[in-house]
This record gives sequence, structure tokens and C-alpha cells, in this order.
Amino acid sequence: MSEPGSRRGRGRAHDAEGAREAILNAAEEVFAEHGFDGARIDAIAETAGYNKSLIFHYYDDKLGLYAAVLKRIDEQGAELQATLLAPLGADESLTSDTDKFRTFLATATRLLFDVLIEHPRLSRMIAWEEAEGWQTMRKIASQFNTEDEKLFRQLLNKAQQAGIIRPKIDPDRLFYIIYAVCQSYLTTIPFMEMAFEGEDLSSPDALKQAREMIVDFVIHGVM
Amino acid sequence: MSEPGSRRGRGRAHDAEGAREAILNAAEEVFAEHGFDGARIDAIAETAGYNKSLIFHYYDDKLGLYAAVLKRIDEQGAELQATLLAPLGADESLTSDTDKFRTFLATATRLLFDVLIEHPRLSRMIAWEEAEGWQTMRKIASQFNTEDEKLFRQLLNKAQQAGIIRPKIDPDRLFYIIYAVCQSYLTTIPFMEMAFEGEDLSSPDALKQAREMIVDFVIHGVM
DNA sequence: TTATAATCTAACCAGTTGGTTAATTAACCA
DNA sequence: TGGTTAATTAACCAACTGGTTAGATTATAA
Repeated sequence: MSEPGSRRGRGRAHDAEGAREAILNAAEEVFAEHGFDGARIDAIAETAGYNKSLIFHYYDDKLGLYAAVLKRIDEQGAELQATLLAPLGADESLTSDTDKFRTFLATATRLLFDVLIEHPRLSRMIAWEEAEGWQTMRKIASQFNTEDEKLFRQLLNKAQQAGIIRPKIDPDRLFYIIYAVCQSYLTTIPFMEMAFEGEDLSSPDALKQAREMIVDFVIHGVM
Repeated sequence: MSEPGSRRGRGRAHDAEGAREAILNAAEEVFAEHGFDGARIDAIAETAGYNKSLIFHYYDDKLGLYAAVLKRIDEQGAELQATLLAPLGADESLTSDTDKFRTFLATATRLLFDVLIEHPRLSRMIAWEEAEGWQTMRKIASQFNTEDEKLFRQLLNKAQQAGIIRPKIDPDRLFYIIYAVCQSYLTTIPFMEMAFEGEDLSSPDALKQAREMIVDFVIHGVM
């Protein structure tokens, strides 16, 4: 009747991998919804369908669990970027050919926006970090690699030297500004919906429209 | 020796206004630091130097206290905007004269950025709201007026009809995007400082530089 | 001076918090 | 079959949570 591991409670089949993953999924959900301090281990355990103390057995403490969640997201992100963005960025003429750079910038901005939409839990966790001044992230930052970010910054630096990016724009901060526009637009949607009284800004159509506006805004703001 | 109200603990002089203000100040501080759910009433009471139950006596419950904090900020904000921004916005030629509009947009963006810098508690409280999906704000939204926002949106609509704002930019959302750039840049500073390893981005000089970059970015992104 | 209202406080409550302990159960190997 | 190890759990703990209660202290008006 029941597959191994599907039994709940006392006497379930042993399945370490399954348990770890279930806990990680639950943790991602609860951390995204309530932030680090606000997340309740009991809630994570219940969502995962495993006993609370199993969490401490696998991930030491709350912070270790949080780090594990972010690590998994980071790996997925690196994979995504390697597949989609790297081939574009490898083109040497990108930082000298204005049209090519415009296309690249538009693609990258669209991609970033889409990633945040399709992974609202990531977006939410970042929002919580922003609110609490990144104090949780700071404790575990050393566990993550920032190579991709550095590469992107180098690319933008070259483009500015070639005169494609306006001189007043700091290429080192540009990546974060573009990210800020996308992220903060999304987190401000509930507020805008309150101000616009009833208008639905989170429908696929509305989001697509917003995305194109942001792409237009970024390209003209940068170039 | 001691002025009325300065005595602490048992048998202090009665001073309702002073107590209310002390509580409101403490609440603003603690809410900014920990958000609505994370803020502890005990911490607010201790910071204020008054007994916890006095908080409930004056502000009913945690939500009432939060609403009172935001109301005070809102009143200060309305005052500020009326003094600084309204005279500029009243100029009828603003929405037809490109140069005038550019100056206005730059001034408004600078002002917004400066307000967020000079009132980091406001910025933090907004960040907490963004993280928790504005659920606290939504409960008390009816207590605030949105007239200033509506006026600003009307202004931007006129400017677009006159062809000053690029057609792809939605003037209704523009205000929130500009705000998003400023707010999110500031909340991302700790993260950038982690990435840039040691560089100080919150010094007055660095902030001024960032502000001018954002103004440049916004103006070219919009016009 | 005295009654009354306003201001302020100590002590308390039931429910919740992250984390620990020790025991039980299932898988695996000889 | 029996013994070892890893997976899983119930029960527990001290500290803390928003909120209440009943009473003490002070200001004020008569």
C-alpha cells in the first residue's frame, strides 16, 4: 500500500535523504514566510512531517538549517546562470558593441526579474535579510561563492571603459541597482495594490508589462 | 533637583504627554529594529522607561501602538512634503517644460533619498513591511491619507501626455519605482559591503555619490 | 482637606520558544 | 538469528510571549 518513507509518525521506514529534503523544503517555505527570527522550528517540523529533534540532528541548529536552505538555492542559481547567462557574457565583443550590449542588458534584466517571480521564496528571504540588516546572512556569508557577481562586475567595468555605460553610473554598484529595482518592485506590489484600489498587479499580464517597463527603464538609465 | 517626569519607577510625577511620547519613541526604535512581530513589548517598555501595562493603557494593543508610530511619521512626512515639494509641483509649466521637469524630478529623487537616509527608522519599517508582505500595514491602511501620492501620480501622468516621460514608463507606477531604487539601494548596502570587502558605502561621501548616480539613473531612465 | 479621576506599577497568566535527553524503531551485516 | 548502527520519536526544560488584573501613587478641583 504505502511506499517506504511515506508512513508518518512512529515506526516509519528509515530514509535519511528523504527526511533531509523534506526538512529543507519545509524550512525554505517557513523561512520565506517569516524570516529567520520569525520562523518557528516547530512549524518547520510540522510542515516537514518529521519530529523537531530530527532537524537538530541533521542541521545542528536554526542557523545551520538556514545556511543549508540558502546553499541549495545558491547551487540552483549558479546552475541557472551558467546555462543561460554565461554563453552571452563570453562574447568578447559584448563590451564594445553597443547593440549587443543593449540586448545583453535587456536579457539579463528580464532573467533576473523572472527568477525573482518564479522563486518567490528567494525574493522573500532576501527581503527579510534586507529588513534585519543582513545580520543572519553575514554569519554564514563565507560559505558562498561570489565569483559570478565579480565576473558580472568586470563585464560592466569594461563596458563603461568602452563608453557604453554612462560615466556617472558606477559599474560595481550597477548590478545591485538593477537587482534592487526588480526585487523592490515585486515587494512593493501589495502596497501599490492598496494605493490603486483593486487593480491586480500580480497577474501574469501585469507582471510582464512591469518587466518590460523595468527593462526600458534600466537600459535608458544605464546607456 | 529632578524635573517633573524625570523620576523613574514608583511614585514618579504624572505626565501623560511625556509618557505617551517616550513610549512612541521607544516603539519606533524597536519596531524599526525588529519589525512588528519581532518587536517585544517588554523591550519597548524598558526603552521607554515606563511600565509595560501603560503601553496597553494608552494604545490598546501592539497593533494600535504600531499604528500610532506610523501616524506620527505620516504627519511629519506630510508636513515635509507640503513645505519642500508642493511649491515646485504647483508650477503649471512643470509638465510641459522639459528642463523644468528634469530639475523637478532630480530634486524630488534627491529629497526622497535624503529622507530615507535621515530617517533610517522609516526605511527599516518599510523594509519589514515589504518582507512580511505588508500584512501589518494592510490592517491599518485606512487610517492614512494618500492624497499626496495621488497628486504626484497626476503630475507624472500630465508629463507623459506632454511627451516628457517615455511612453513605456507607466506614470502611476513610476513614483514607486523611484522609491524602490532609493529604498532598496540603502537596504542593500550591507550586502554590497560584504561583496566589496571592506569598502565603506554608508559614509556621507559614499552616500552622496550614490545619490547622484541614482538621480542620473532615474532621469535618463524616465525621460 | 478631601474626594475623585488620571497616571502609573508589580505580580501574574496561559501559551510558546529553541534546544536537549533518553529512549524506541528500522536497516544492515555477519 | 543476533548485534550494531543510523533514523526517528516523545517528553521535557527554562526563558520568554502579549496581554490582564488589581491596586498604589499623584494631580486636581471643591
